[in-house]
Amino acid sequence: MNRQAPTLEDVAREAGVSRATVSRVINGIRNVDPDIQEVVRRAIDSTGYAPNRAARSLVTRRAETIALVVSGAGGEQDGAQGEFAARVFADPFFGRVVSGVVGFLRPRSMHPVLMFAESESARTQVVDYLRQGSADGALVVSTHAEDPLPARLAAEGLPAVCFARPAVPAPVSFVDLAHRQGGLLAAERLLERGRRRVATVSGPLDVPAGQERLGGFRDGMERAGVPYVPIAEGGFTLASGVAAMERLLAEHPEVDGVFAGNDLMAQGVCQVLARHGRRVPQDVAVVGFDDSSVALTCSPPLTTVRQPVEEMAASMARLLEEHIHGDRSEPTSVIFDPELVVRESA
Amino acid sequence: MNRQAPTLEDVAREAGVSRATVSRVINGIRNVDPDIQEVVRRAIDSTGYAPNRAARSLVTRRAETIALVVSGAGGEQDGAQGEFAARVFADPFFGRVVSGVVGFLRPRSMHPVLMFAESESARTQVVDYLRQGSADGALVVSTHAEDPLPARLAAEGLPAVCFARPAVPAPVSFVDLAHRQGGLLAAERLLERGRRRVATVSGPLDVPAGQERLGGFRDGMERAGVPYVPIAEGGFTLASGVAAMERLLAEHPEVDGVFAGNDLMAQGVCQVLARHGRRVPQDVAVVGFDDSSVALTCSPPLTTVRQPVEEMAASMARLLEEHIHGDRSEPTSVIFDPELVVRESA
DNA sequence: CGACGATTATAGAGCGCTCTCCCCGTTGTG
DNA sequence: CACAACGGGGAGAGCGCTCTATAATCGTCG
Repeated sequence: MNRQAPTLEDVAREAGVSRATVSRVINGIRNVDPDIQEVVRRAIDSTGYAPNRAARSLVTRRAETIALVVSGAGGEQDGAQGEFAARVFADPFFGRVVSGVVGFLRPRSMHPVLMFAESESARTQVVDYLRQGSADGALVVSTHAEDPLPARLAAEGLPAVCFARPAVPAPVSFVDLAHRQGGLLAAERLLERGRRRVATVSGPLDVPAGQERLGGFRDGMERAGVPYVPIAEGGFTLASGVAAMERLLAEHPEVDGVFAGNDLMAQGVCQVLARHGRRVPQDVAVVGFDDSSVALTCSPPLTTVRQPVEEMAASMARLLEEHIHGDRSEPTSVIFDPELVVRESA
Repeated sequence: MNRQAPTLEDVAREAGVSRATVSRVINGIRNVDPDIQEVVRRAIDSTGYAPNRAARSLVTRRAETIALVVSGAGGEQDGAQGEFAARVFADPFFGRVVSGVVGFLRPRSMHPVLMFAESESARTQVVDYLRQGSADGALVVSTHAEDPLPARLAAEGLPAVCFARPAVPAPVSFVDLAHRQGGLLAAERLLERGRRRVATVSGPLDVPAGQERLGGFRDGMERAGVPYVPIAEGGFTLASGVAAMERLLAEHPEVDGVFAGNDLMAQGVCQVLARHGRRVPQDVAVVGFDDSSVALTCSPPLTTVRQPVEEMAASMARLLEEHIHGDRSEPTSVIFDPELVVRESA
């Protein structure tokens, strides 16, 4: 914006019509004589006009922007967000969320504003950002349970859609997976492969997804007559998967099947098994969860429970758009079904 | 924004002062009587006022937003961006870029708008976005050489800063690494460990970073009297690293040291070596490049050439800010030095 | 042939904010 | 004691756009 950018007024003068007419041509509203449309369009090209977003937003009261918020409990230290962002992106999960969201937004010429909300001040920034009208709504992905952000947004009456049911109850729309059913699929697969001495590296048990995947898995095992499943709790990270598997293996060396709460931990499980000379899947079968990119790069490639993250993310964006446009006022939930993807690890 | 949000006018009435005074208090401009400041501040709290971004932008002619653009040659098919975004985030590099950018922006209450520009229409969207004043400038990270975006932005006079020198010459600021020097460090390390039958899995040779890392490595080897280094070209991905190493090993089974163009490929190299029963680093020493998160999760942990991506990204953001505020008008380049990080693989 | 819808263009009033003038009162100075 | 200088506040003109009310134009029918 070095030299003055052309305005509607300039285009109107060039085309010999009024501002309003040019506006109508641009927004494709109401009847405008085709000849005049053509003249206006030519004037737009010749002036190199680009509508000013701020001016438009001011009157339409819409930013045409949404915030994509990664929320959770980080160090609660401000400034530590660098580490938080890095941790977030280490999980291929977020790339898939972004991919799904962008896939939905882009055909609408919209682009997400990326925000991290791991501390109280960061959460305040998010709320303020929305209250200022900088974005019309928020897509919230929480990394930890007890995230207060969804409730805060709901209290402010700001449009928001969460990935996964918020642990802190709030009248907010969300998109989620039938985690129990996913755990069940994992159990069935291991049973099918004849495994009975199974163990699990669960996700964090204070996170619903962690709990329910475990619950579903346990149910499946119990139904098949396996009453007890050793559990080592992990934190959905590679390192925590490694640590958990080490513990598990030390206490239960006879294990012949492992269900990991996500693929990242499953990768850790495989590494530990390899280090201890156990072959996967011959000695120990491993089932992961998510069907993320690591499921493919892991050796061996993981048999895993697929979570259609991209579609779920796109669904969040659609839901948010409906809330923003007022097509939908009541909070809504959309639950997706998991699917077993068989590869080599089980 | 369900019920009408309070405006400056409302706050002014509440505080019994003029709009201008409230504005001054909020923006901390000029001296305002401390008593009045206090009254105004109380009025802001009691009304729950939040300044409207669009209105402010309209007059200041600044969006207080920047675009973070991941640009490159994707399928050139629109709609294939889902795959592009996923591929982008599969590389831990981008997480680090985001982390660095956000680290700089957040203390300034700014947040990046995430955009992908892998097709012609997507690039047009980016240019239009900036021309509309939706963002004040762009941070561009190109995944492929010959990216036309930097030149387009420069031609439009839009503020932009690139990660790495644009392959298509353009008067644009950029931040880069002394790649040759990095390649040299890798060579020195392998020589130090007594390796002479070395080979390299290079990055794509049409990308300056790939070329120069290789060039520096070759120089280092030549200087030490090693005249020939077998090369297998990769594409900076895990899979390409695996394929390249397979080729290399088939033709040069006697290899005792490998320099990989980045950590992701180094991981592939390690996997192939393990599969072929070669121990790292005893039989074959491996040096990676980047010091990304995979350098730590790889087994064994990688000795690698560190690229300070976070600092580089923060530096891009700072440069862009200077361009936007007019503190700096000439394109500028900032080159960072690489650093050897010794772990277990070499 | 005048009147009356129907259609299409224009005029102009804001949207909420910043910022340049301008004014007023107090203090300092010759 | 008159006047300049200065600190601190208000009035009001836009920023560029959308959109409603209004005017102009045309065809058509009583």
